[in-house]
Amino acid sequence: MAPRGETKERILAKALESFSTVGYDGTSLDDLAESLGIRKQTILYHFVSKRGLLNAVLDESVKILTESLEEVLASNDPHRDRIEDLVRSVFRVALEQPLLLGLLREVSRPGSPAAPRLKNQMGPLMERAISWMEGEMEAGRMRKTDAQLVLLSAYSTVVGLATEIEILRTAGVERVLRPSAQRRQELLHFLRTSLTPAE
Amino acid sequence: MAPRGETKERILAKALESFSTVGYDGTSLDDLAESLGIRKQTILYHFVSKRGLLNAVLDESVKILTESLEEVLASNDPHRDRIEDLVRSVFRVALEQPLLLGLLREVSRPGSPAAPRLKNQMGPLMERAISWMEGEMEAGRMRKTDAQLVLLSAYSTVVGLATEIEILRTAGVERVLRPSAQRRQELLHFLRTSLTPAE
DNA sequence: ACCAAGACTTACCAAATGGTAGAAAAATAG
DNA sequence: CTATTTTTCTACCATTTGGTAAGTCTTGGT
Repeated sequence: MAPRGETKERILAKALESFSTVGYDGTSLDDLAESLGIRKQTILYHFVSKRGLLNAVLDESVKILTESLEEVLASNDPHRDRIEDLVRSVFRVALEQPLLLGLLREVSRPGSPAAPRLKNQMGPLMERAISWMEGEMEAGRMRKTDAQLVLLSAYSTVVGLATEIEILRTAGVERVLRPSAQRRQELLHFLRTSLTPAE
Repeated sequence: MAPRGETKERILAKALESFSTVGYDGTSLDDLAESLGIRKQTILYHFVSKRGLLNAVLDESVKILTESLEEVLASNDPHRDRIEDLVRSVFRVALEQPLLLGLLREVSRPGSPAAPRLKNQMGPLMERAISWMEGEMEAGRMRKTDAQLVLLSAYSTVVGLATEIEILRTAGVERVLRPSAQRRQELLHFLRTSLTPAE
């Protein structure tokens, strides 16, 4: 029927949607298959198990996020504000694909079956960001604080934003751009005040 | 056996724990009963259905939260900073009973079966807070912004904090007091800058 | 002592769940 | 066209799930 890996990607997309809204346990393979006009066993064929499907969806999502961050981290332009670029980059993803951060929210919950995997996936990126921040602190361009804490705080704010977007959308609110812009300002402000060296 | 409503409250406590960690769908009545040394039908006897149990847990949690907020909103002492009191109050709850906000996070997810109920429960409190803020705006003591948005933003920050506490605890991190204090400062700062009238 | 109401249990069930085994179809290679 | 591999489907299955029916046991009132 479908000659290329089209089916696999369709499954991934719908799975992301389902996982990030009704959650992992709330997602039934039968329902998922039915909504795709496909038999459940087709899903199992491509992803072996439900957990395998979750892992695949998670890997893909983390990859997209990672790429969008790596891109910014890699640039060495001293004229650009690296932090602002990072924040803008993440917010762009959050606006374009809120489901993606919805999945993160779902998966980062304590007790989630994929929590350890997420930790492994995000580990390298986190460490890289942390070591970069610590370098900046050493050089005196950044106030000395707990880098991991700042990261964690920023992370939860962004995920919170994404969740808000979801909620607002389901509540029928159309204008989500202004709130998100305001939220971004808030995050930027927090990062600035907590990162710039004390005068 | 247990003459007073002791069993009922034990069920509520364990249910709150389970719902706020593994989620509604991830909670099995059988497991819940077993962890209480009780038969599943005892739970059904007290709460009719699983949904009924969720509603009961939610009602109790919202009640606790509401009381702790009403207490602050009711006071009319002009010498006290109302906003700071509110923030402190919520953070105290978040620290003492993180599971409570964990439940909120679980339930406020789009697609949650109890989302509309939560909306109804929190509705009056929200409206009260909003009308108070709008009154302050009229009087010029507060910058004119979207009150609902500010509330939503603060809410998600607090819930984010509670989740962090949970995550940090499961990750074995012991010192959660310092991070939360820092987070509270951040929230306060945000509220101040976004609420004080423009100079 | 008796009875009614409350509290908790055993017995059971229909539906849904994730998963296995293997056939049928479709695509691809020779 | 045929052989092979990839993809999808039909047929089942064991377990778990929330829930019903009806019993037992306890407690308190009269």
